[in-house]
Amino acid sequence: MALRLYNTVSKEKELFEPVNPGKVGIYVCGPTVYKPSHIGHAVGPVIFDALKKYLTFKGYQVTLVVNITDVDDKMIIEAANRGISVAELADEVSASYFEAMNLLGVDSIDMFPRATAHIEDMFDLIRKLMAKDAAYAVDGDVWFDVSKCKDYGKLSHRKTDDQLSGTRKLASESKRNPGDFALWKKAQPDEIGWQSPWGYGRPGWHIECSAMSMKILGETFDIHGGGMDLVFPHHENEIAQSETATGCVAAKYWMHNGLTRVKTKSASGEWQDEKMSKSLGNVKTLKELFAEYDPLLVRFFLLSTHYRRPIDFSAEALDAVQKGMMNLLRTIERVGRITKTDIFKLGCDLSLLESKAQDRDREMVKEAGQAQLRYLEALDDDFNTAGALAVLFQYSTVLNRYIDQNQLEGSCDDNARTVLAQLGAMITSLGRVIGVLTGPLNSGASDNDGLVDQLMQIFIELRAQARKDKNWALADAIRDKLKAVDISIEDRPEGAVWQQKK
RNA sequence: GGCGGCGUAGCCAAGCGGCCCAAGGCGACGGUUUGCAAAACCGUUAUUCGUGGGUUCAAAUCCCACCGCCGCCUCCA
Repeated sequence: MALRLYNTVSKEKELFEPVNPGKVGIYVCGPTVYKPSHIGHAVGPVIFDALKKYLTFKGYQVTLVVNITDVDDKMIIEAANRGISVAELADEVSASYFEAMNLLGVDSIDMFPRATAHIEDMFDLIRKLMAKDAAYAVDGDVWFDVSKCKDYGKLSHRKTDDQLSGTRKLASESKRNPGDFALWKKAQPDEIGWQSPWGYGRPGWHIECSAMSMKILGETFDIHGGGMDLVFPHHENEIAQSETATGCVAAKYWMHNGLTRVKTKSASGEWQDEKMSKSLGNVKTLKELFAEYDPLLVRFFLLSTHYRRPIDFSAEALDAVQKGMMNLLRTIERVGRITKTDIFKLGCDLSLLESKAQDRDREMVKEAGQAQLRYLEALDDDFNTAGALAVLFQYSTVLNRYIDQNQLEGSCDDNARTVLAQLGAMITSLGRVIGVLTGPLNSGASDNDGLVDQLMQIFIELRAQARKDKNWALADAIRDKLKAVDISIEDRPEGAVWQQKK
């Protein structure tokens, strides 16, 4: 099976072949840490974390790097507004970013390099460009000369002429070409900055990514990712800098994820979230979102749409996906209950399954094999996680039917139990490939002292007694009243189970 | 103005030349099950893919036009 990925440069799905056999380097543009992370910041990390997990599953040794921009104009303004230093602001915001990533199950990022820790590397890169006359200093600023990059525009597919006509600003006096961009920007002595060969200042936005990706992953690495909004100018400029300096292709595959549609930029430059405010109240930061929806559900939600498509966050969509995901988890838990096994931790071994299968299991085992095949095929096709998850839903239905038809709920012998556990593990082991369905959702029983747990035990016992006495009115009243406070009770063969809606 | 993306059932969403009288999820409606529910299972829910043309033996998938959303055009993932 061969993975094909859509490359923004060629606008086609290309066969994935790493630069170095067996190894993959991925660089993704991370956040500027000036304000709490919003939903959009979750998309890239979740997708590329899932992609790394998939590539790892396929046997590659993957290095995933996500940069942190910790110095730029917005940071300076925000820090000044709050009366703290830029570094303090960066520490604070990045800490909450890391926490959010963790909750989202994004645990495979190997490095979060910070721009301010790589100033020297940027100097080196700028020097290289200057030596090739592709960079020039004017009065403390250093510019990149886009005319020195012959295929400038190959990523965004813009022609230089287009940019000229689109450039509103008059060609700056100090620039050679209107399209030239800053590698180094002069700063005032009282502003944050570094002493450079060209004077006191701070780096331009694009240079950090070129310098860090090159330093960490090499002059040519495999995948460069980021949001579609970064295609131009950021990634185009990154290519110009890196490739002009090294003469090598910077990244073999450029992958861009779709943007979330919850935020819009108003004329005054402020972030607004029209759709969000309409549907989800005023949720906008990840922290606020997580208060309403389990982060692992958000992860599932993000992966239930193809990564190149824009995603609309809405309560309706999130709720629908939540129900679907709960149903899958319920199947997993059901199998776990019958087999008395933690299916979440189990891996599916098809050959073991084959060897233990009885005649009546043959068809089901075949289904499992096909599900695995179709799931992986979907992922191989430009990482179609949405298509892959659909396979899980189909398989879940087939598995439930198998359990019902063979009446495994009540009794089953050791062999049948092993087979069923393995069949169930097919769901979890496939889910694990992209870091999904890794465990039960946080049911809300997270109150620190477990008081709710204890109280619920009492309610359930009382209700069980009422039902035993056929006191349906009381039993139903307990259920209805709990429902009113968002706690639902399900009567299962082996006893009642409760769940709190988050 | 320039460049690019998108428009598939009530909602979300795969598919991107024949396997499509279009996957999957949510919802809805019947049925099995249940004390009643929930969950699970069975069945129904787009002969049609924004609109109009065209190419082709064959189009949701390619081309053109139009309509509607959206992104980028110097620092937003």
